[in-house]
Amino acid sequence: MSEKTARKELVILRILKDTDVPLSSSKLLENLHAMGHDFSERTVRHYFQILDEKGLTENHGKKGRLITELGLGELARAKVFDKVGFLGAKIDQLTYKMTFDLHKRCGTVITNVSFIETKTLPRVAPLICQVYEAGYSMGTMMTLFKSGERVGNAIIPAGMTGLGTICSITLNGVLLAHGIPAHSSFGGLLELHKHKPTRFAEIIKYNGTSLDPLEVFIRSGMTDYAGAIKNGNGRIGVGFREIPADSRDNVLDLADKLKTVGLGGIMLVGWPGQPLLEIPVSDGRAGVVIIGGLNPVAILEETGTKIQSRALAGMVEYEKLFHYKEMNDRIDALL
Amino acid sequence: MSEKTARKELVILRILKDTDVPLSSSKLLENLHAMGHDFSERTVRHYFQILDEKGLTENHGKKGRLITELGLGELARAKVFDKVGFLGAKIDQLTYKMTFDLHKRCGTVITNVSFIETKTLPRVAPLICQVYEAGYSMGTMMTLFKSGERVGNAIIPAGMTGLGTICSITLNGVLLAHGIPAHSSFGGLLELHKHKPTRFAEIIKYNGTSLDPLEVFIRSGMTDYAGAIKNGNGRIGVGFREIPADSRDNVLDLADKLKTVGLGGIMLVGWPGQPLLEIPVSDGRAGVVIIGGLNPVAILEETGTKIQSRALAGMVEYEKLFHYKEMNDRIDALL
DNA sequence: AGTCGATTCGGCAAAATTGCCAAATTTTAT
DNA sequence: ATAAAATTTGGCAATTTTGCCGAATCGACT
Repeated sequence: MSEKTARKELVILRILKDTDVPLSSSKLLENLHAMGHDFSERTVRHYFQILDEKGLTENHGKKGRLITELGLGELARAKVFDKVGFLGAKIDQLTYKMTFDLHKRCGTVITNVSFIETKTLPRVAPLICQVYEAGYSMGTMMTLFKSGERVGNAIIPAGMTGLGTICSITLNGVLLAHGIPAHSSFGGLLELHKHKPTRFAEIIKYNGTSLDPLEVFIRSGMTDYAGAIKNGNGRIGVGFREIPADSRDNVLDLADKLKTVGLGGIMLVGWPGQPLLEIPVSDGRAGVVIIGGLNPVAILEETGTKIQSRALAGMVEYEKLFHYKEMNDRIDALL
Repeated sequence: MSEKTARKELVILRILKDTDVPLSSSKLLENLHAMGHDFSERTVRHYFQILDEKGLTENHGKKGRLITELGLGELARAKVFDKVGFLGAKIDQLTYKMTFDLHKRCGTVITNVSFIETKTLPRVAPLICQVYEAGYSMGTMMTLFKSGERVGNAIIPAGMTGLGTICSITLNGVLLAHGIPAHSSFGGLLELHKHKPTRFAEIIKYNGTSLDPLEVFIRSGMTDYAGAIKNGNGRIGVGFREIPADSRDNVLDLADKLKTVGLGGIMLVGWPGQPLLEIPVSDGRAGVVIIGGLNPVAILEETGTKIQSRALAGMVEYEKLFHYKEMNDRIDALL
């Protein structure tokens, strides 16, 4: 048994390591939930006690706990795991790192990058706009990277231009900043009938894959944006989140505010405990469907334009984004 | 809490429903493990007691338990879940259904089917043989389906021929028949250097996806069989299993026997508790790497021949299989 | 300063999970 | 057929997880 409990202690230590402010049991629980673990708040405190006794954490009064040097050492020793790099872990990391502030309208957001041959860009731009126009996009903002420019740890190749789209993970970060832990459960291919979401055709859970689900759907040619735009019957990429039941109203409120800054992407919000699009949710949670960030460029692959996309490529300052209607001007400026 | 326990009771009932012979606690535990659930044997008995009291199961002496009418009703009422259809569930189902008997060399095995234009078949046959020859295949057997023939619930289209390859899930069934519960954890893209497996490039867990990982890798053009065959440097599709630690020798033994009947596909067997190719395994288990069943046809996609593959398509009698070296003759007979 | 409300914490106990063991029974070997 | 070995089962207790509650602490407002 000590095997299992040891692993849980490590999970807690790992979260503690990633933050520099003390965490109380409830704050830590939020993170735990956002990562998909299921504990009660009491259990967290139970482990805090054990970790305190072992000297791996320190009780900083009512502020919360911090990890000690000893705890960091313990973590380092056990760090052998997690070489693989599931998407779920990457999502969590980026969620911590992004700094976008909804009210100040500044800070960094998480972006995907697609490499497109610069000379074909003007030709395909209208297609991309169509997706934004139809509302099957994560917000209305985008950005461009010149060849040679660096995004995350990728560099735009010569002769190519990087098209940056907002990653839907950005929403997680915004929600978390408002104290709402959103768990990213999976990416799915959503079937639309007459513009109405009906059911998931395919599903890939984030914590079970090293490949981005949306990239997979796009590269496998399983999407159908052309149809979705033309007559509302098609298949588009979306993400599925779970939020605490009692934060539902809060989320709906934030969704509105996000829309005003060009980051609207929440498509559906379910009811506590109720399945959403036939997907059951955990007890005390509600399901949320979020538009996929890569959607605007997916239509290119569909229409025969080869592109290379990297989801979760890196972070970009909000100021560097512009409205999609400016795309043509920006492209002209680039050439 | 009763929410959680109720779900666990259902899991047990579901297994009980799928078998017609009484199951003892240890037999049921094997099934649970094969499905990826982690219980102790005692806990199973604990739930048996509860289910007995509720009248949902019946104690048939030392033989084991059976589900009662009441239990079936309870299941039906809760059946709302699982609409989505993760691959993990499908794997479990098929593992139960297949009947291949290693010693009698008869019964059904699980196969994948790839649709290939009949007229291009003779041209690509040598390529397929190369993969078998190089040993990057699940066994040495295959089968062909004429157009119009039915496999599972798919029908071979006109002008096409169905190429049936052995699905690696077949091994699960054989192991289970020998009392070894093998849990299928994920499909991965394995990097080879000088013919040696080195590390996983990508990973998709079976219980987190509705798409077959190998199909994804193939359709996304991420495989590199050409390289793997030419100089031993490439990327091939494999499956990862976990077996009980103390069944290791047993599995190695079975692996040999399977090879003699043309079903050899076990590539690596790790040590109890030790990571295999940087993949950590659960406590008391050992990792196993199994060659992907679709490998032989993957090379076609790689070389530009469009094919359509369906993993886990259906079951085929072992007698209908033939050695890959007979392929050309069989193709001639078909034309 | 005093009060209210919210948050955090730890004690206690109930519920859930699991280890250990001995009795009953079945299977296997002789 | 009989003895030995293995399996199955249920009782008891230890461990783990969680619910409930009262006390302590912090911040905000009067």
